[in-house]
Parts: sequence; C-alpha cells; structure tokens
Amino acid sequence: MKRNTWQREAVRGALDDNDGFVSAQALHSALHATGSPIGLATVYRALADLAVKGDADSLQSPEGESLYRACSSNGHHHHLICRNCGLTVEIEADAVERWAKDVAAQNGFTQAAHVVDVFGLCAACTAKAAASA
Amino acid sequence: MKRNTWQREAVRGALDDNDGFVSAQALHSALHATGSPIGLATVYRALADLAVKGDADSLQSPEGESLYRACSSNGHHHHLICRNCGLTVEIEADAVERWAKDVAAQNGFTQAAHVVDVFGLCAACTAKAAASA
DNA sequence: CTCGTGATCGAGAACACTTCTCAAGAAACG
DNA sequence: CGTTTCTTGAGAAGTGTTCTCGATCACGAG
Ligand SMILES: [Mn+2]
Ligand SMILES: [Mn+2]
Ligand SMILES: [Zn+2]
Ligand SMILES: [Zn+2]
Repeated sequence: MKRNTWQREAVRGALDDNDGFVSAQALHSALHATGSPIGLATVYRALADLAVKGDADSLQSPEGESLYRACSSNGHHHHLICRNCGLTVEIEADAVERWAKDVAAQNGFTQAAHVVDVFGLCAACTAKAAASA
Repeated sequence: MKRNTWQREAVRGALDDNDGFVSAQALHSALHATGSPIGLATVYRALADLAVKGDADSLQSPEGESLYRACSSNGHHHHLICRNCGLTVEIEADAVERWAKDVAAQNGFTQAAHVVDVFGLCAACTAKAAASA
C-alpha cells in the first residue's frame, strides 16, 4: 500500500550519503543543491516513514531539532555525536539497557523507554578548536 | 546585578508547587489561574535563569518541548518520568556516569555531556490505563 | 527618603521548525 | 490505456520560543 516514488529514493539516498545525523531542512537543502526539486514537506514525510520503519534513527538535538541518520546497525543502540560536525559513532551498551529496564521496574513504571545520547567534540574538531584558540 | 522581582519569586514558587516536570507554558497558565498577571516571556526568562543557576533541571520531552523542574537533589542526576502525568523520580547512577565518560574518551571525544532519561507510565497511570481498557 | 540609572517586564511581532490542506500529479494494476 | 487511490508540493497554519522596545520598577547613591 506504500508506493515507490523517486522522492522517497532520493531521501534515502541523501541520508546514506551523510555520515552523521542531519536535520530534515539540511537534507532538503542538500537535495536542492544537486538540482532535485523535491518539496520540504515530502522530506519530512519520508524521514518520518523511514524512522517508523526502523530504517533511520532519529533523535533530538540539544537545541530541539529532529535529526535523522541511516544506521548501519539494525538493533537497538545509542549514539556518540560530535556537536560540531555531526560525526556519529554507534554504541551498544547492554549494561545501560539493563539499568534502564531495572530502574523503571523498581519504581513501578511500565512501558519504559529511554533516551541515552552522548554529545561531545570529536578528535578532529577538538584539534581544530585548540588550534584556533 | 540581578534584581529581585515578584515575577521571579512567582516562577520559583510555581515550580516548587509542582511535583513533576512542567513546560513554560503550563507554568504560565498555572500562574494565570491564580490571578497572576505575569507575562509569558518573563516565565521563559525566569526558567532559563533558574536552569543556568542550577536551581532547576531542564530536559526536552520526546515531543521537543522544554520541561523544567525544581530538583531536590543538588548534584548531577537523571530522571524517570511518567509520560502521562509528569511524575518524576530522581535517579543517581554512577555506573552510567562512568560509562558515558569512558565511551566518549575511548572514541577521542572531549567535552562530553550526556542525555539520559527514562520515560514510562507510573504505577498509578498504568492502573488507570488498564481500568479504562 | 528622593532620585537616577539601568535592569526587568510584557505585549506583540518575529522566528524556526514542523504539520496540515488540497488541488494536481503519478504509481499500481487489471 | 483508464481508473483508482496514494503521493506530492506550495503555501498556510500551528507551536514553542525568542526578540523588540517603550514602560515600569528595583535599588544604591546622595
Ligand atoms: Mn544509529
Ligand atoms: Mn532532578
Ligand atoms: Zn566533529
Ligand atoms: Zn503517571
């Protein structure tokens, strides 16, 4: 019941071309830069679809923008993200998963979900910052 | 250089009257409901100030809204939040702190900060949901 | 207790991000 | 093809937050 359009292909492709997390607007700009006439609303829709299908991870930047990324790893995992360049490292942490589940259960909470992200400056951006300081 | 106004007092008081995390707009409504003529912009400003002074914790709801809470515990900690009623439990987890620091360092990241929150349905809201289902 | 200065306030405008509306377009399928 | 139905895209609308700027008020100096 979901049709195949070049627009959806384009969004998926643009996501793949990107290493780190990107916003819908940035992706739209990138697509436009290559000459694509895709609409902004369509980019938002495609990203939302990819996210629910599990083909993309999404998170909120500290500034409140929604960011998306085509993830290599399939299962549940978390991210270490450079707040300067967006570079992302996928991290798995069974210990944290267990901890989140336990702390919820111990307090009588059900349907627990957790948000676990680490933001920092990657090695390259750290070096760059030190040089310019 | 920071003046004392009844507005700031009112915001701090309203925060204290609230168990869980609340949004700036909710707080503004609550204040209005008690007859206070405080302005919305002022509520935003007061909350931002409280947050940088460390007198309030802030986080982003999964929907992207900024939420605030007057926390009892002083030090760094995390939260277990009911997504229905906002009830909040403060949690400390040295293991998670260490893990975040380590995973950043191991990947060459500096100035690491982490976002760790657990959302769920509290016991009361779970019961209520089961009853109405 | 004035006064003066400058921080603070608040109404509304402006912003940034996201979603909605709906007419036009194009997959899918017999 | 032709029909059906989903998808698209431009712009409007919605939502949360910040900005603008004249009026107000806190507070230390005199
Ligand atoms: Mn990932
Ligand atoms: Mn807290
Ligand atoms: Zn970087
Ligand atoms: Zn609850």
